[in-house]
Amino acid sequence: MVRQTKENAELTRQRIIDAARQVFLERGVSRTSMEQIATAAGVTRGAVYWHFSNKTELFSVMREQVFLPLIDRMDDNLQLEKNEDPLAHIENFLNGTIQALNESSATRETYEIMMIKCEYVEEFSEVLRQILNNCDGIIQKLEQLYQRAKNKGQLRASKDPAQLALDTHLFFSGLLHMWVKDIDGSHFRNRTHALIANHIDLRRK
Amino acid sequence: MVRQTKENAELTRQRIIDAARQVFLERGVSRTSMEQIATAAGVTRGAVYWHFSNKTELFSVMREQVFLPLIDRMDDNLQLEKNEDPLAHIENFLNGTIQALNESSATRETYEIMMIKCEYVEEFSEVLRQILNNCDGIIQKLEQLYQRAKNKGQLRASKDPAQLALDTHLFFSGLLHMWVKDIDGSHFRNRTHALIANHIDLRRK
DNA sequence: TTATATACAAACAATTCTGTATGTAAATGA
DNA sequence: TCATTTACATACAGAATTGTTTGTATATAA
Repeated sequence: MVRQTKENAELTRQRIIDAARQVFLERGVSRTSMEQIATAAGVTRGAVYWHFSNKTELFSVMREQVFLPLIDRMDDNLQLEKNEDPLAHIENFLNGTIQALNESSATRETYEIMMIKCEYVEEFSEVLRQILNNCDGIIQKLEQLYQRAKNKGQLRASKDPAQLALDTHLFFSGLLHMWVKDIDGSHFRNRTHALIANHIDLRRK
Repeated sequence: MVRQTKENAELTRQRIIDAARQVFLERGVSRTSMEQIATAAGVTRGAVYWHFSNKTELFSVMREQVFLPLIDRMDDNLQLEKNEDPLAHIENFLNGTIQALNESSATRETYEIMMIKCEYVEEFSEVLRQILNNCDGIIQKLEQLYQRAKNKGQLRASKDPAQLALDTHLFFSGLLHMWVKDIDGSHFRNRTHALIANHIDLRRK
């Protein structure tokens, strides 16, 4: 079979993306060759080059497939105005992100690839900039929530919402890194809930 | 000149290590070839292969040259028993590590390489395990310090030293990552002192 | 129904990189 | 002083990868 139907072609494309994720995870992005991806997907390099112009584009598509929905979810989650308890809201947001990791292997794998199986040089520096931009957005929203918590008298005395937001972001950034690196789950993966609760509780009056 | 004196050979070796660090930083570890390192060091691949058996070994030596002294410094720093103010001690430790980054470009560059210019697969997974081990040590010592702080009544009520230690470690891990990624220094590099102070202050009674 | 575009496979050409082997002048040791 | 290492440079062989080109059977559109 040489020519597939449109739907089959789309399936092939998705198989290539999934295969790329697997090989990236095993061998790292740099060491992964198009041949290896093709083999893992059960096609030849011809198919891979037909759907993607090169490895960088394939990487981007793989990443965006997981991250764009995730970012949307975060935005939605953080924008809910109806919260009476801003601190609980932050806690839910953090737990929700961890839950997304637990529930979706694609998300988990993509995080792992981006954190410890990818080198951010040349074309990939752009990705790093996007990530940092995203961080800025999260920090801003955290700050707003902490501001509301302060207005409601939830916070300990004289705590600056901006500093609290940064502290939370750094905590969570570190947590995600450790979560990913802690493959066997012995150190962090089964303690995140308590860690997050403790982190938020430090802020409570 | 074909044969150098022992001292000159040692200089060549160090030039190769420094060159490797520069090329790793620019091109990422995977994309860096021995030829590029040799050229940057002003020698041929012959010299590089004379001093190092392959790129992995060269990477390890580069890393250890920066990290072993750093780990020693951390150990020394955290083991001082004479502190009357454990919380201030932790704060000093965190600030000291940031200071080490500010003062030594080799340290800075090595951190950057290890965080965003290296893929932890195959031979490099071992490095990741070492890093995690090191983290464990730091967490333990932080916990001891928080325990002492608790004994001295410095901490807010009912705070668990183990949780506080993890929270601090995650915060600091995140801070280091952001410090490294925030190349232009606009977001984190010039605010670390306040961030650390704020973080510690959250724990104070 | 037929022409054309599609979705690949297969073949090709060029480059790059690695490890090793060999060559060699000078340092070092006896 | 002379033999032997040493500290490299140079040359070689082979493997791996990339992007492109060509071939082709078949959907699809007209």
